[in-house]
Amino acid sequence: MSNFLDQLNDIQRKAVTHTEGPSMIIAGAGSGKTRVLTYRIAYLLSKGVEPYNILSLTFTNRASKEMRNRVEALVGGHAKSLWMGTFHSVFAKILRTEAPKLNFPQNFTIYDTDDSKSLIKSILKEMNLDDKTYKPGQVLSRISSAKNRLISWDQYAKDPELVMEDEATGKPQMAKIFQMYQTRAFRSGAMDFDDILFFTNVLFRDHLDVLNKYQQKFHHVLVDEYQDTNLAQYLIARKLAAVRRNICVVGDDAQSIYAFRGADIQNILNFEKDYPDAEIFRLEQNYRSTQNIVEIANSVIRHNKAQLKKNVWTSNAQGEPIEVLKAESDNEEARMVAQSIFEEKVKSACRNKDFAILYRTNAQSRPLEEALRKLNLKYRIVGGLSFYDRKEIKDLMGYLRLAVNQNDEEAFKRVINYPKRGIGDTTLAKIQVVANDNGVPIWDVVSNIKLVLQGKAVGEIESFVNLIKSFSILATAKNAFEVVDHIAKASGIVRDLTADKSIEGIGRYENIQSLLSGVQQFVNDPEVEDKSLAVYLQDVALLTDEDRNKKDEDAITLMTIHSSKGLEFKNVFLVGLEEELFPSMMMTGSREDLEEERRLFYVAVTRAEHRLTFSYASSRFRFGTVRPMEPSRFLNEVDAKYLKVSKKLDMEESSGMRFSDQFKRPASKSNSVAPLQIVAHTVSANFTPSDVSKLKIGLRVEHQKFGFGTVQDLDIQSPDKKAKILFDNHGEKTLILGFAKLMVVE
DNA sequence: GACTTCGACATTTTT
DNA sequence: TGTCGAAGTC
Repeated sequence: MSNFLDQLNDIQRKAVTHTEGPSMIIAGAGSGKTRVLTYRIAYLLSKGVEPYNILSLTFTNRASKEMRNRVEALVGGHAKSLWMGTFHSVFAKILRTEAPKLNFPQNFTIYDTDDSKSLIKSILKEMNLDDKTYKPGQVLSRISSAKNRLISWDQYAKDPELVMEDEATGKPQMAKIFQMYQTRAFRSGAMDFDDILFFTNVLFRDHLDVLNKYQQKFHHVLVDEYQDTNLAQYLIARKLAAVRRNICVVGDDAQSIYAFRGADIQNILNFEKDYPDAEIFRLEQNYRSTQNIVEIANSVIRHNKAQLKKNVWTSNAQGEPIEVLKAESDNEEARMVAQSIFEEKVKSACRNKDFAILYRTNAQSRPLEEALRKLNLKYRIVGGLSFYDRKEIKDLMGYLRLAVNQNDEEAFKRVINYPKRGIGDTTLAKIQVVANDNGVPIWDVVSNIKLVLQGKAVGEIESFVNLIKSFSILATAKNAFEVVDHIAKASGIVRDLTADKSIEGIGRYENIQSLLSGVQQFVNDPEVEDKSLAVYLQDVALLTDEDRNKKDEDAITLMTIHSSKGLEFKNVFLVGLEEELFPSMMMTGSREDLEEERRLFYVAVTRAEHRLTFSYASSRFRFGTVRPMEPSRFLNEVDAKYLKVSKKLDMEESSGMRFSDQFKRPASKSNSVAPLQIVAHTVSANFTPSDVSKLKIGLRVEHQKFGFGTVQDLDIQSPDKKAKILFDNHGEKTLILGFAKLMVVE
C-alpha cells in the first residue's frame, strides 16, 4: 500500500494524502495529473472509504475510462462501484432515478445537437420566422449558453439585457423560441445536453431531500479539468460537497479551451475565494516533454494576462529544436508532414502510433489523409463525422428511441416516413398543428388519427403506430440486442439498405451491423446489470465516436487540438499555423478570445514528448477557393532560439534580424494560385528603428522587408501594439510593433 | 407525395 | 467543397 506512494514526488504525495477538506491541485501540462488523481482514489480506498462514496467527475468519456482502468490496476475489482464518469453521464444516471420529481419520464430521451437544431427549425417554421435571421445553430447556442448559466426561459424573457441584445441583433423572438423549445422538448420527454446539467441543478434546488441524499452519499468529490467547468457544473460540484467539504479539484488554467461552451475560467481562478481553507498543490515538474518543448510552451503562454502563478519545468533532456516546415500550399504541407513522418520512422524506428498530427479545424484533415495514403502510412481520424451521425444509424436509432419513448418528437419525424410509407410533409404538418393546438405530444394525435384525418394516410399511420407499439412491448420484454435486431429488420431499414448494391449502400449496411455488434457487446458486458434497450440508449446518447474504435491499432492519429487534450505522443505535428486559421478568424476579436486560442496552442505544444514540428502554408484551399495565408502570430511569439526552419528561407542577412521576421511575407494582391513574387527591399544604409511613440497616422515609414509605406492606423492601447501600414509595393499590412521594426522617414 | 435540379451558402472547437 | 433548401416536374 505504502509502496505506491513511493512512486510519487513530494508534492504529488502531499496532494494524494491530503484527503480531508477542500483542496486544489494546479497541474501543469505533463505533470502527472492523472497519476495523482488515480493514486488519490486508490489511497482513499486503501483508507477504507467505500468506492460508492467516491464521486469522480471528468469531461470526456475517454478520461473517465482511462482513470477507471488505472485505478483498477492499482486496487483491482472494487473500482467498479466507484461513481466515476463525465458530468453528463453521472447526472443523467441520477436524473433517471429522480426523473418523476421533475415530471420527466424515467426513460427520457437525450437529444443530441441535431435533434435540438431540428426542433428549432420546426419551431421557426411554425412561428413563421426566417431561418436566415434566426440561424438554428446560433439560436441553439444562445439557448445553450443561457442554460449553462442556469437562466431558464422565463428568466430569460424577463432579463432586460438579454432581450435588448436580441433586439439589437434583430432577433426579438428569441425568448419566445427558447420557451417553445423547452416546452416541446418537455412534451417529448427529452432533455438536451445542457438540460442534463440544468435540471440537475433544478433537482438539487427544489428537492432538498434529494440533494441531501447525494450529499450524504458522496463523501469525496473529485473534479478533473476544473478549468473547463461552466456555472451549472460548478454549482453541482459545490452543492454536493457543501456538507462534507471533501472536494478536490484538479486543473490547469493554461489549458482552459472550452469557454465557447460556457466554461468559466474564473471557477478555477476563484477556488481559493470559495474555499478559504483550501490547500493548494502545484504540480510544476513536467515529466513528459523535452526542455525545448516545455520552454517553448512557457514562452508562448507568457503572453496571456489572466493566469495562476506557476512555473513549469522539467529535468528531461534538452531535446531537439522544434522544426518549422514552410510550404507553398496545404497539399505541399501535407506532403512534407507525411514525408517527415516517413523519414523519422526509418531513422528512429518509431511506430505509427508514436505520431500525431494536430490541427485547428476538422476540415484540414483531407490533404493530410491523401498524403499519408500515398506513402502507405496508416492513420486514424479522431472526431469529425461521428459514427452516430451517420444517416442510417440515426434512422435506426430513431426507431429505437420511439420504442422506448413514443413522445420523442424528433425521433418520430425522422422515421415516420422512412422507409417510405407515403406520409409526407403535408400530413405531418396537419398532425403537428393539432398537437400544438392541444398541447399534446404528436404521438397522442397519431394514435387517434381517425379523429383528425381521413383518406389513405390514415391506414398507413395506423400501421406505423401499431408497429411502434409492438416494438415498445418488445423493448420491455427482451434484452437490447434482441430488440435492436428485430427492429432493424421489422422497420424495413435492413431491407431498404440491402436493396442498395452500391459501395456506399454496402457500407451503410455494414454500419448497421457494426451497431448491432456494439449492442451485442453491451448485452454481454458482465458489468451491465440492466440490459434493456432503455439503458443502452441512455448510454449511447452520451457516447462519442472515439469510445468505439478504441482498438490500439498502430496508426498515426489525426485530430483537432481540442480532442488531443489529455493525450501525449512522442512526435507531434502541429499544422496550419496560419493567421485566420489558428488563431481562428472568429477568435481574434477580443483579448479573451485570443488568449483562449493561445491556450489552445499551449495545449497542442505540450502534447509532444520528444519531437515537435510546426508547419504552415502560404496558400490554402478554403471556402471553395485557394486563398493566400499569412503565418500565424503564434510563430512570432515563440522564442526563436528553439526553432529550426527546414525549408530554405528567403535569403536574408541574419545580422540584427529577429527570427520572427523570417515569417513575414508580402501580401498577395489577389486570391490567385500563383506563387508570390517576393520583391526584395534593400534597407537604407542609415536604417535605425524608431521608437513606437514616434509613429503617427499619416507618417511615412520604412520597414526592413516591406520597404516604404504610410501609416494608416495605429493601435497602441492593446498589449500588442499594432499599426496598419499601406506599403508602396506590398499593400496594406497590420504589423505587431513588438516585432516589426519601423523607421520614420524624416 | 416523390424525385430532380439548381443555386446559394458557409465552413471552430464538443458533452 | 459539399450540404441544404427551394422550386419545379412527374
